[in-house]
Amino acid sequence: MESFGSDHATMMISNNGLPHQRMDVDQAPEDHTIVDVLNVEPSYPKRREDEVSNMIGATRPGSNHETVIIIQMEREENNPDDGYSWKKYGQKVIKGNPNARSYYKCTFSGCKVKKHVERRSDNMKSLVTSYFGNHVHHAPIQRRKSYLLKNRSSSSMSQDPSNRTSRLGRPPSCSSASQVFSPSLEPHLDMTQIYMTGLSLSLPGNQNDEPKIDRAIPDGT
DNA sequence: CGGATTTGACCGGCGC
DNA sequence: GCGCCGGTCAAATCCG
Repeated sequence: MESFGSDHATMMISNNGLPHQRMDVDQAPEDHTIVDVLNVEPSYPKRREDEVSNMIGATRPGSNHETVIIIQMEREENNPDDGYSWKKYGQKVIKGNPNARSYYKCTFSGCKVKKHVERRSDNMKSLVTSYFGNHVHHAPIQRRKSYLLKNRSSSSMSQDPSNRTSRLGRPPSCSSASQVFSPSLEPHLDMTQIYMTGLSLSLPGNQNDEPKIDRAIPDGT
């Protein structure tokens, strides 16, 4: 399995109503990484995913500082280990998408960051992860043993409706995106982790600092 | 036994 | 005003 950067991934970063821009990022891992800047509203982006296909989207609205990051990976293996620990609190089949969307909360005490993970209806291997809010902790919390548990389930989000018949017969279980990586990959800081790190820097008390994600955007272009 | 996941039910917002 | 849809909650169950 490869980490984020070596696979097909483009990212879209939006920031405070910046006009839609697209640019290449040198520091992106490997190659073919594109940063796309556009205006993403602070409110729940119910239609965001459609607009940012094949991209990573992020926004840091000025009003409530809610950050929204949308990441799509071409391959499920890309399911990013963002370094944070998430607790799944719900799953729902969204209209127009046969694949259920999973809802996660950051398990760090006091951290209200949420994450939505879903597969695209038009590309079952495309995994779309949306992050909402800012982490209240800088360093990603230690991954728990959970990732070990998750190793038993190779790919997450294999939410075939047929697989979800029995309530607790956990077939190809859906695991947290942060938990599908093998321990050997732990040290790897994939791009998502970088972004999340950037988010954590934009939390209260650090809001004066531009998140790293912003710094990744060259001026102009 | 503890932690994590699953899933049906409930609630609120939005559109018609 | 009604219906639809998305988001969240909470109880039950499983695995290490």
